[in-house]
Order: sequence, then structure tokens, then C-alpha cells
Amino acid sequence: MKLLERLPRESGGDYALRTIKENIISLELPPGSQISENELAAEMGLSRTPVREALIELSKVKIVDIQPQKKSTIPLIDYDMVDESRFMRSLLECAVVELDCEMATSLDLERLNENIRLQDFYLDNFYSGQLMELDNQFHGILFEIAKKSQIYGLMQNISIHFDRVRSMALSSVKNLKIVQDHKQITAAIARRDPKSARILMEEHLNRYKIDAAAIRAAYPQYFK
Amino acid sequence: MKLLERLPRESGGDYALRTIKENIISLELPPGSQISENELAAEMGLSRTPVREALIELSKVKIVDIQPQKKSTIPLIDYDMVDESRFMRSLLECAVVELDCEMATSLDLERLNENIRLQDFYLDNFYSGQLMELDNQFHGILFEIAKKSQIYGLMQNISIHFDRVRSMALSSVKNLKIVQDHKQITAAIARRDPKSARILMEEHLNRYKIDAAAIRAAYPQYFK
DNA sequence: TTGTATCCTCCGGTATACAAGTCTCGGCGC
DNA sequence: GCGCCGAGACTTGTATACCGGAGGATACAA
Repeated sequence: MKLLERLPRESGGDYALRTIKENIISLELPPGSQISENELAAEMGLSRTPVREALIELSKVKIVDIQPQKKSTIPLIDYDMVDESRFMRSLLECAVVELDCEMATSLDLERLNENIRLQDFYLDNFYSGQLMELDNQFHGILFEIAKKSQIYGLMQNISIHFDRVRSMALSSVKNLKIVQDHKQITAAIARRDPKSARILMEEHLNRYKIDAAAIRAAYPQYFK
Repeated sequence: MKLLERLPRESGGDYALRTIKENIISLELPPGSQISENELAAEMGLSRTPVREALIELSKVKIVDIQPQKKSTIPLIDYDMVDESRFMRSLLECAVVELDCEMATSLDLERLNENIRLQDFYLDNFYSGQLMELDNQFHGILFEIAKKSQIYGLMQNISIHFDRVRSMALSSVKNLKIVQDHKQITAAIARRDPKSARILMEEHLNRYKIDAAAIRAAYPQYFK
């Protein structure tokens, strides 16, 4: 497992959650693999307690499968679940981006543009991981503008199913399109055009759908 | 705190979660009150560990406020949060009820009708608590029909904010209207009429909004 | 009286020990 | 050889002990 840097004043439990989640998304902990509280704790230099807390939380959204008194595993990718999470994302994000068209201040727009500038930078330099982080931030900002941060947090929980597939899909061509989408969405918000914004967002989120078959063909062992 | 019956083979952690959640919704643990892992553990006859797990989960949706190294409290009702949770519910439930119009089988419709019959029964006998339970079940079935159970589970987490207000609002008059709504919604699904179904659902969920001012006036000490 | 420093207590965070369920594997009886 | 049974080596579930930080109470000094 790939260890992250422990943030200052971050509790062990939070650190464990962040680390494990990251490793699941990056497939460092591959679908279908067995995990153990003891092992993870040892690897991260913690005791079982905080690790256990993290696993319990992840099991709530079915991204970790705890079988009581037996074992815990990283579930195989269940495409129904991926689809369900995209359904939810699509609904919420489209509604939020419409709200943004009414609610965004010039300061908000500046934040979005700043984020996009960074995306351009990492795009040119092929930093795929950073790009995904910025992508998440971009969408997070959209929710903040609409004052729906709480929902974003919840949505992210289930989106992890989605993200795991995403991390198999990202290629530089894709990335280029994604950044272009972000630019267009921001532009639509800037000109207060909710109809376009919604349509752009819908298309944007659908980009990931198309790959499904290809990804499944490339990584059959990861799918249920 | 009001203790519940412990289900067979239910883990202590799950039991604690269920109990605490129930007591928050019923206002047995009133908004603003301080709680302590030790006290709760003692009351429920458990150790701190499972109680702690429950509190951590509840704190993720901000229905318990854990202040590290200090104390934990039941937060006052934040109306923005209630609104955010209704926003989310409204979006998801309206979309789901539309899907139901396509996807519901005759068996599904029978389940809904059976649920409604029970609602009628408890309505006549003034069992408010049971009615709320059935209300939740009704909406849960709608999500199941649309194969979106996972989303329902997540949505319920944030709906606690909503439910807590609901438990202050329920009166028999309200209940009557709610059951009527359910009947109409089911009818719309049965005749495959997504437009009506959506509108009915929207109105249904809006019923709770109207009371806001009245509730706030009646229980000012519970609000932020 | 007021300000301040220190101790003391309580809380949540973590580590660890123990309990209990499940599977494996090997021995034993048939 | 085949099948059953039990010990042991895992697993997760729970209880408990300890740690460190935050705040309040108290006592002393200005």
C-alpha cells in the first residue's frame, strides 16, 4: 500500500481513511483483494482502532466489504453501483450547475478560472493524478457556490465507485476533453445560461460512460 | 435515553447507532444537549468502542458534533441543513418516481398498496410513530423499484435533519394528507404517468416546508 | 477585587488485551 | 480410502487501560 504524508494535526483515523480510500481508487488495493485490519494498521504505523473506524465508514458505502468475524475484502466493481452513482451525480450536479448560474459571484468565477488554469498546467505536463484532484476540486467549488457542500460530501462517498473506474479510464486525450468541458461550463455560468450549463454538465459526466465496455475488456478480473 | 430492543445477532455498534439515531429524531436527545461516550455506553450496557463507532458515523452527516479532545453535542437545528437535505430529497425522489412509472411491476404496485393499507390502519388508530416508519418504508420501496437502494440509504443519512423537524411537525391532519399523497403517487405510477407522479411527489415533499415557521416558533430553543 | 498561574478533572484518541466466530488442516476412527 | 472431529490460526467484535489536550476551579499575588 502506498502511504501518504500525514497532515499536521490530522487524527489517525482520518489519516487511515484518506490513505485507504486513495489506495482503493488508485487500484493499489485491487478489487477482489482481501484486507485485514491488522495488516493495514501495521503498514500505516497505527493500531487497529483507527484503521477499523476507517474501514467501517468505507463499508457503509459498500466500497469495503466487512464480513463479520470472517474477513474483509475490496469488492469487485459492480457496474450497477457505478451506474447508480453516476445517476446520482448527474442529477445533483446538473441541478447545482443551474443554481450556480444564478448564484455565482465574480469572485466565484475567478476561483473556477484559477482552478482551470491549473488544470491546463498539469495537462501540459501530464500529471494525471493532480488533474483528477483538480477535477474533484472543480466540482466541489460548483457545489460550494450553490451552498450545497454537505451534499457534495455525501455524493463523494458514493462517487468512489465511479472514481475507481475513472482511474482506469484516464488518458491524455480524455483529459484534454475534460478540461475543455470545464471551460465551457464555467463560461456558461459566467453568461448566466442555465440551459447550456445543464446540457454541458450532462455531456461532461457522460464521457465516462462510453468507456465502460473498453475498460471492462481491459480489466476483466476486476469486475463482478 | 430510551432504549430499544436489541435485535438478534445485531452487533453492539449497529445497536448503538440505531438507538442513538432514534433518540435524536425523537428529540429524546434534544438539540443542543451534550453527550458523552461514557454515559451513552453505560446507559446501553456497552463499552465505549461500539458507541464511539456510532457517534463517528453520525458526526459524518453533522447530526452529532464531535469536538476533538473536548466534548460532543447534539447540534441545534440548522435550517440551512434541513433545506439542503430537502433539496437533495426532492431531486432524487422526483427522478426516482419518474423511473418507477417505467419500471414498476404489478408486484411492486401491490407492495405499495399493501403499505398504504397499513398506513390507513395506523392513521385510524393514531399511531404516529408507526406511520412515520411506514412513510419511510413507502419511499424506500420507490427507490427499490427503480433499483436505487444504495442512493436511498445515503439519502437517509442526511434526511435525519429533515426527520428531526418532521417529528415536531406531525399532527393527525398532516398525516391524513400524507397518506392521501401516497395514494395519489401510487395511482400515478400505476397508470404510467411520470409527469403527474413528479408533480405529486414535489408537492408531497413540500408539505413539510410550510410548517417551518410554526415549528420554529414553538421550539425556539432547538434552533440555531 | 481582579488577574494570573497552576493543578485537576474530564473528554475524546489511541493502543492493546481479550472474546468469539470461521475456516483449514491434520489426525483419528471406521 | 473416506469421513468426521477437533485443535489451531486466522478473522472481526468488544472491553479496557493509557495518553494528551482543553477548560474550569482554586489559590495566590498584585
